[in-house]
Amino acid sequence: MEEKAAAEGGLRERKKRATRAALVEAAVRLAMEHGVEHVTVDAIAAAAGVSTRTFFNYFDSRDEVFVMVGADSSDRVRRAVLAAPPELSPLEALREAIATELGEVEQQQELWRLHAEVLRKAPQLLARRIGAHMADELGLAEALAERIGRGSPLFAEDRPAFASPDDEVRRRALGLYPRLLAAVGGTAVRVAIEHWSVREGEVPFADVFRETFEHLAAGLPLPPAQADDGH
Amino acid sequence: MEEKAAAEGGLRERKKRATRAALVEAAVRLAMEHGVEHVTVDAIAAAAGVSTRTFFNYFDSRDEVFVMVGADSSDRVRRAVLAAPPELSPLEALREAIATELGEVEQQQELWRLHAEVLRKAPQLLARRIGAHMADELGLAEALAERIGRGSPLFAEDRPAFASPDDEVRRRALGLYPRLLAAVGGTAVRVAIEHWSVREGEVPFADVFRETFEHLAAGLPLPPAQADDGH
DNA sequence: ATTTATTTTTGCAGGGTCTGCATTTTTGCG
DNA sequence: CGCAAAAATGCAGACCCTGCAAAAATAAAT
Repeated sequence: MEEKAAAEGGLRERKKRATRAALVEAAVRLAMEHGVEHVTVDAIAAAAGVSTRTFFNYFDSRDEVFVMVGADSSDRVRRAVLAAPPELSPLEALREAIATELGEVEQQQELWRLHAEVLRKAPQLLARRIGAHMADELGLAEALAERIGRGSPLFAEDRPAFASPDDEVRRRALGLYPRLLAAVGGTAVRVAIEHWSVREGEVPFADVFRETFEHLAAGLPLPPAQADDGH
Repeated sequence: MEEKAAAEGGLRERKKRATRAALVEAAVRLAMEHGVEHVTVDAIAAAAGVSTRTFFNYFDSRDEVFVMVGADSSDRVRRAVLAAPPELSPLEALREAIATELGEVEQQQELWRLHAEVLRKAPQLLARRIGAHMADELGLAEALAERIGRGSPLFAEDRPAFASPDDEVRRRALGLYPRLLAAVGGTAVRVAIEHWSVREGEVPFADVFRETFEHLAAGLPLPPAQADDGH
């Protein structure tokens, strides 16, 4: 009875999505204007046309509004990992899944660039963003474990994508390899984005992304000298 | 004229160190007793015998007191990277540097285990801890770049280990590879600690650590099935 | 169309975090 | 001892965040 996939749903769902988006947009815009530190929840809520209290109905904390771009990406990545062609290695499957998702996101490139800008100037928020990623990490690790057919025997079949036991139990059921893969994958994406973001547009993001995963797949050897730093 | 290395310094320095340590210890103890969320700054300060205001003279935020264990580790790791035998690959050098530092820390195993316990139950703080690590990441990446003799041409020789330009400039001067290596290294340590921490003492940490870096050096291939999850 | 039930928004009280500033206490030293 | 620098403290104030209950909006049923 719930279809939160696309832009479907009753008026209620639509308004909630709109309010959420309005809050995020107001937050980012105000942050670009006055600096992240000087943006109060009151200001964000006012700019979005809701009460301060309502803000906290949508976000658990002030910072969260700045890191909630692409919050549903992790689900799609997880699914893509499970759906990837079986002949791919785990790392390749992860790379393809993330690449696909990033391709989807490219359409909102403006928003992402703005966000990258904001986050780069606020290491504290970047930390929080990593925190958000880490929640994903656990689910991603489970998906990877499920894909390689071992390491998560408890929930291999009957897991309904929800109703999972607490994190404690889930973590214990995972092997080192899936967790490492998930964590390193997330880190690689972060580094790729940061590196690309810091040289604004000098090189297509896809190139940076590919190079990053090549490093990983090669075992992070010292790469041959190349024209890395431009002219 | 400053020797902050060992237990030197005048009475002032010693008292400051003592107060700092008292705050950390009080915080961790209270966290183990009542749960991190229920520990207020007031309680920590009271337990340490100082005023609430003084707490904020020592830590920028409440959370920081929980993540400030081993704050000086990053410096030592950086130095160790630069001092590592030149025949080691960058990844090996990083592994050795971290392993050495972790060995140093093993003496405080009690405190670390307590901390790991506290942090494991507070993902939010773990995120903050990663944030603290990420400040290190930049410095570590610079050290790695310097070690491989390129990628940080601006500060290869004249950098006095302080007085660096703002992060913006420092980031631009770095290649993708050193940054990736630093970030992945930090992530690997985190995963190793978490994995080891979640199976309390079932296996020595050194083994988990070594296995983690073997995965990385091999390019994260699907490892052959092994007795990973025990019987 | 009106009523009813559910969801969402909102105001408000209250506790906790954190900062700036002025004051007091402590420390270092001649 | 007496003086200057550093640290600790109290206090006011802004902001963050959470229950709780009332009010408004929406969905569903009659």
